[in-house]
Amino acid sequence: MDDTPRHLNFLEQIVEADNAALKWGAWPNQTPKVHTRFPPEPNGYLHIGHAKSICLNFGLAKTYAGKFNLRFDDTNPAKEEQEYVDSIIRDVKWLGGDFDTGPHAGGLFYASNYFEQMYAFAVELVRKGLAYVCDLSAEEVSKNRGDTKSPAKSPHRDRSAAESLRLLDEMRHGKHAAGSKTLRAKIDLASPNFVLRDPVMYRIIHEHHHNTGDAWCIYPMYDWAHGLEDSIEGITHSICTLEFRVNRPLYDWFINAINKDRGPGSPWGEKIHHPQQIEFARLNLTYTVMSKRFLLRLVEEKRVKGWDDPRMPTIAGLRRRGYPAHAIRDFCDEIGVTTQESVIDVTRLENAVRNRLNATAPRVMAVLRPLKVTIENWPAGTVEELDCLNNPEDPALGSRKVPFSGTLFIERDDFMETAPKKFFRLAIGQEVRLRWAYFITATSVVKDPATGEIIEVRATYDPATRGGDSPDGRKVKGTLHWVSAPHAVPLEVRLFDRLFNAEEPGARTGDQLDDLNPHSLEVLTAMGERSLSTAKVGDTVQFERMGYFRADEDTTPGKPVFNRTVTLKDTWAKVAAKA
RNA sequence: UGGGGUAUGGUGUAACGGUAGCACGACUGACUCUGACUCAGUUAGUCUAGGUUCAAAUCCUAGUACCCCAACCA
Repeated sequence: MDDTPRHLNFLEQIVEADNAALKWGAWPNQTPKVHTRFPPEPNGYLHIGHAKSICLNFGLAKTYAGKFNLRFDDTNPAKEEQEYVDSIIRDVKWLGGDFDTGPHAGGLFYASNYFEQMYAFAVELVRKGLAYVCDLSAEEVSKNRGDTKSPAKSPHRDRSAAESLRLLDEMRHGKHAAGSKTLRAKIDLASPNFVLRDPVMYRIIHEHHHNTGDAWCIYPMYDWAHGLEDSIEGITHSICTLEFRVNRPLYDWFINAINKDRGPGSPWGEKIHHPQQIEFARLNLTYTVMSKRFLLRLVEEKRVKGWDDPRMPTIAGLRRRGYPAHAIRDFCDEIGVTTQESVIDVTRLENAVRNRLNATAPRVMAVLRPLKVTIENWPAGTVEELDCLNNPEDPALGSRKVPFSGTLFIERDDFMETAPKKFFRLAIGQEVRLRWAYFITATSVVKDPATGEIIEVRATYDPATRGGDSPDGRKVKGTLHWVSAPHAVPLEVRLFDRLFNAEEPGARTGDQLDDLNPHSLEVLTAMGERSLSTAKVGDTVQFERMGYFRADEDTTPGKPVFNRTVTLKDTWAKVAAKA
């Protein structure tokens, strides 16, 4: 029995209160209605910040037996593209935001499919005297915006409804140049909240739209469109980020304006649904830039290899790097949701990835920076097939045969001629275990006469320790991973460091690019165990002691390419750094 | 400066006038055929100053700090 009180976040508290009051009515099966949505603009790829929103919105639908929509807020053809639509659908599905399958599927929608309805609402507002066509240019509007002391000026706001209607019709039918006219809401030119100083509802944009083609040349602004989209879809809780707090009065004003004089028997029709906008704090991560605009810049200036570069904080990038969707969901659960801005340490994300992968990833051996080891007393020409567990965390996953011979590779970092205190790895005279194999003791080294670099270690093995245990109960402090040289599979391995050197990129100079880490990518040729020769794109494994890796899309038959998803925690690195 | 927000250990998050709790990190130690995992323990917090109250993170007053708005972006 679990009697620990479950802490509801503030959104869940709101939903539960609403449900208790049946504020939004009920589904046909009597459960209180909860209907959320994720409303991206298709002007870039989704990133980890969007994942928080997706988890939040889908999570609410899931825990309260509601529905979840994916809706493209595609109201600006100048910035939006079909490629982004496609990528967003892929990413949302991958994250588990089941908008079109399963019990919480609300559906896939496009704001642009509501343009005709929105236009009708706009005409209604003009007729009601609540909107008018304005001839001011963007620059003039800005100049006439007023300030904290003085109200805005808008010379055309008293234009007759009939004239506005005529002009609006002309705007719609392409009679006017881009930017020459707008439709504005007649609200309050003196409002201390500038958002309410007669905001623009429609602007003229003569551009091709990815969904509506050339059907329209006027496009609705966010504030005008968004509440209508939510209303049309029957959204109950319209969840957005904190910066929209000041827009909320406008969100409500537009819906109330439409509902003015509506009701039973009204010529305008019935009242439309009025969802509730709720704001939460967006995700910020250390060492990470989340703005779509900046990520686009990284792509366009080729600072990274694309939106799905494994160093990018995009969902596509994280997926390619090897972050499991489940780990991203775990992370979103762990960080919670509030109305206070915060910056989450990226290591939290990395830890969620480690936790998930530790439980699921098969173990294999690969040597990233090979150092040759010759076993002096190994019977020449002999090869043994040794049993290695695929995942000691889960013995049910079985074992595999790994070849062992007299010539091996070990990690360069796993050998020192003379071991300092606490160095439990291989050194002259020091015995270690080769994982699943034998105990070996280093006897001497071979150095490059020119550079002095160690190019080979010579060692002896104890035949009695086959499998990795000594019958006399002898203990060793260290266990090393290894690969038999004649059987080794060359691997291209891509190691990633953070994309930015600064915890808050751009804080010093104002330009995030100034904190770009020039060494964020390191490519190595590693040596993998035989089983890696058949690696397939998407395979996720742990290279024992070296971290979690995923076979990249660039993998071709016989030429595996692995991305390091994340390292293992490395206590030794800390100890060594201190010394 | 006008308007709108937010302040709890290093980080994140609970408390809804009644014992400041949890998670992550860090640090100790145990265990270990991955210096991983796991386990045990330690660490450290209510922005400031007043006030109300038997009792304040919570209510009141005055400050302070930070964020958002003043695009025909969303």
